[in-house]
Amino acid sequence: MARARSEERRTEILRATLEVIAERGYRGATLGAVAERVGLSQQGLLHYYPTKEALLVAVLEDRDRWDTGGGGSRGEGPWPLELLGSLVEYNAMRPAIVQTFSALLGESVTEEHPAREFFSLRYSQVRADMAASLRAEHGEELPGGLTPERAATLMVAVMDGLQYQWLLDPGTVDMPGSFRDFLRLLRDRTGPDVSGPSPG
Amino acid sequence: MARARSEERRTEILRATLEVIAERGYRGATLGAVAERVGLSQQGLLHYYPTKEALLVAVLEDRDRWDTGGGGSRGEGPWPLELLGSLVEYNAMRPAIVQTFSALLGESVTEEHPAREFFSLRYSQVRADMAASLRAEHGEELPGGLTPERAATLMVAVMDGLQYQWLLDPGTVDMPGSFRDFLRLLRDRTGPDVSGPSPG
DNA sequence: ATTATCTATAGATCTATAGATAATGC
DNA sequence: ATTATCTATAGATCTATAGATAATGC
Repeated sequence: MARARSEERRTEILRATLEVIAERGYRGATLGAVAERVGLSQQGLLHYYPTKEALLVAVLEDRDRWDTGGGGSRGEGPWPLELLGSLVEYNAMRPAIVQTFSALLGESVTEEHPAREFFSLRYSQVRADMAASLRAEHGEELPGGLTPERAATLMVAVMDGLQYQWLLDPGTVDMPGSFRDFLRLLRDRTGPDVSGPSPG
Repeated sequence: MARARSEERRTEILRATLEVIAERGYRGATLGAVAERVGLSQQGLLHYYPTKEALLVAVLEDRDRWDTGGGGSRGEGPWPLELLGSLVEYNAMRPAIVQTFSALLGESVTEEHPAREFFSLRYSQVRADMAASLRAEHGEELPGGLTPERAATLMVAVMDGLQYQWLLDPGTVDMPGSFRDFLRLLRDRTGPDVSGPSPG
């Protein structure tokens, strides 16, 4: 049971870390703030994760385990695009998680940031997964003459970019609706739908 | 001439601040690092901008003055989309600037960040500008049945999202090429270009 | 007078180490 | 023995204030 309780503690700690990073980013996060949230002293926290960076790494690994990054790589074939739309919808209900990752992504482009390699690797993977999804449903040629790979880069960009706009202005930006707009753009081969106004 | 030299100093300081933020983000930036770059003591720097936050605000205001954010609002009508493509190309030659703004955008979604309102306002403006550009060139209906406003949200998302992917992996991600892919997607009304392989 | 800089320094934090104490599990 | 926590604290930073000194512009 000691082991079990220790695992619980670690889970609590990672959840608290996620929250604090959402609020302050990694550089702005302090061990003290995380410790306070789980009812430990700052030094007590360091018993579980010996450095601040170890804590971040643990958060990222943990996420990687649950969150496949919106892509496939589960050995079950590519995700259906429709499911990606649902994933974005789901994310819209978890602003704290989205905020954590958006804050980390932003920081990660700065020098010597401990999450940089994580994101760099993850994006290669996610682009490949998205390309597989697009290929499975649209074949080799997409509107605009795009290949699945090129469309995948755009799709990832849309997902990330929408998150920032949505976090900054949740009342104005409809993140899941916008993402579905993009999927429609990739599906469309006929130009605008000109179904007239429905009278009645 | 004193006034002139003072202006020069301020310009130098803002440039140095931009660099330091690119490297460390705002929270990670220190007055000492900025001061060192312009050959002043940290306290000497505070003579020009009395607090760290004032320095950030000055950087943002300065950017706002030169960079219209890729949009119009210059009283000269909307930007042609083709010119936006060129802007992205230009940005690809200024990784430091892109990195500064990407780092700030990421941080800005965290609590009490002094750039948050700036970005929030700026994005409303940029979306409106983009919508005007799209409307001018494509009219009311775009592929997928999108309105110019909905397409504008996607366009902004693509620009931001591509910046992160490009900063993390400049050798793999062709930012300007990808952005032009997106423009093609918005232009396309006919499905994929199926010009066969050119033999020879 | 005003502007430009500097040195000294107060006051706050922050991370991480050292070492003690209590509880748990063989 | 190992695990879980705590107190004390070293050592680094960081921002911002106070106050001095020198140079510049009426």
